[in-house]
Amino acid sequence: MNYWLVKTEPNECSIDDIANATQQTMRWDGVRNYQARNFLAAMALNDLVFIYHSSCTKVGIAGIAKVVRTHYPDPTQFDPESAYFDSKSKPDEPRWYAVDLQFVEKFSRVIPLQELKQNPALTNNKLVQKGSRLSVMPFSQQEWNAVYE
DNA sequence: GCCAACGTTGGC
DNA sequence: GCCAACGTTGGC
Repeated sequence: MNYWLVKTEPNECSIDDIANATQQTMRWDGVRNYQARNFLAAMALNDLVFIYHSSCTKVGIAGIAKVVRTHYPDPTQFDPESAYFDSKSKPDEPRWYAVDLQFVEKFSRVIPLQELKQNPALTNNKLVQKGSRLSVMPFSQQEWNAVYE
């Protein structure tokens, strides 16, 4: 079992959006960064994922989802209508992946970034490091537990 | 292979 | 809206 965190802008895919989706499951697509993509590809079935809300009024971790389908080619990369279209990606050689995430839990409050920064267990985590723009990152069990408590 | 220019992310 | 930090692109 691995643990992860993914960032989302809540107006695009918030924890509530996942909870209200058909079968409470959403395709997690649009990742266009190689490091983040590689982490997506490393996700295994039933891995747990913190849902982090960014670029909004309440920045922080909002809840938990789990991986119900492991990585497959992100269809938006082939769709010229999509904002995530990538003309350099070919169907027989996709560059980008998606996973499917299913709702697990919404926290009673969003755990603010400020609070996460003050948690000594997270000092070495990419999330709290200045200038880090990584949108998919691994969490160790210790880091996960430190947040979940 | 270097690196300047550019575009994007994301907190504030 | 600002701007620092970062990743990508493309000329050379």
